[in-house]
Amino acid sequence: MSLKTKITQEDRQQSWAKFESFLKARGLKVTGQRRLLLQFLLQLKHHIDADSLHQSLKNKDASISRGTVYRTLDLLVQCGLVRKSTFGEDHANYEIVHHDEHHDHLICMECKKVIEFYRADLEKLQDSICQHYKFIPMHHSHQIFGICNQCRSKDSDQINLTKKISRLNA
Amino acid sequence: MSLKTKITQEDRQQSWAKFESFLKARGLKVTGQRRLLLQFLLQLKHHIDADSLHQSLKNKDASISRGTVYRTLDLLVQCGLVRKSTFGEDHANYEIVHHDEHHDHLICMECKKVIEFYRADLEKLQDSICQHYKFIPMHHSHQIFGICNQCRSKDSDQINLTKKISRLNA
DNA sequence: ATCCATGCAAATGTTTTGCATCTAG
DNA sequence: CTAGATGCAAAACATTTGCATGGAT
Repeated sequence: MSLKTKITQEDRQQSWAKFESFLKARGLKVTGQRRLLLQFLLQLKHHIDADSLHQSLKNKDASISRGTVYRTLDLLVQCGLVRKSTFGEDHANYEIVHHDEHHDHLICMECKKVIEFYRADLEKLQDSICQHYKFIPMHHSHQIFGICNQCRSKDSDQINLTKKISRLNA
Repeated sequence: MSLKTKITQEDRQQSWAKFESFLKARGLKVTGQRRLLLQFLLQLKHHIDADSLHQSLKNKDASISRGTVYRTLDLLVQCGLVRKSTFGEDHANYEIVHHDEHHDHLICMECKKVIEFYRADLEKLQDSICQHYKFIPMHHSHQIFGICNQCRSKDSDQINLTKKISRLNA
């Protein structure tokens, strides 16, 4: 569901190089697990939570621990390669930040699907709001919760949908 | 820091009436603690986390438990009187929704201050995005993280600020 | 009287941390 | 070699839940 449909080999190399510099600059070490985790995220098209990521990585390196996954994700977030967000749930989700492109989310309250979108005019508007408050923006999180097209269509019984929406509203 | 600077007595009565109807409609009971909690939130100007709320309420009713605070907040959110949000932290914050007015947040990464803002054009833009995806929006969460004016001013040493920003960026 | 509300403590689920051991530089 | 990385299990934290008791209707 990524907006950038094609993630090239160069992208991966560039990201890895950035992480490597980041680590070296702080006297941290370049390890196989750090490489493994970043490579996995780079080929992943969607966001993922820490536990699923841990499970997936165990298939490739049975010994990797939850602690290492969390510690590495934290480094990647600090490095700016990964974005951490919460979709109104009790756990965080992680996803690769491609270049400096940013996208926001429409989250279906019914099927939990996440639709990504990007609108330059929205970004501009945000900048103008920040200027007004003399606020220096670093990053943002914009999530719209509602009902997606498919879930609405599935609900052929319009009365049920109306009920559902009024239940959700209050 | 609320946009609505004046919360009238009528507002409070209206909110309480709404909660009362909500409870009665579901066969739930109108209790002193539920009233206490809502009244406390209504007079509060800022958002608050569950634990601080619990501490504050204990001053008024020593017996109130954490569980009751969470259970009541949950009811208020369902009722539409309270909004629950997470400012990139590990715990949720709660605040009264005044009428159907909505506001978004600028969050200072330095002093943790939260500035509220409302822009009709931004809301309109969101609606048009939803239309494009045939998505029915119910509510949204929009947070911009950065450095507030005061923290920037405090940092009279511009070199430090530059360092800080580049550190935050990656 | 009935059924819901509440306090309490235990359980849950996620994320963090201390420590002994292992490994990259 | 030496500082940092890792696995493991325990700890920390916010939040939820089960159950016996208390309270609203």
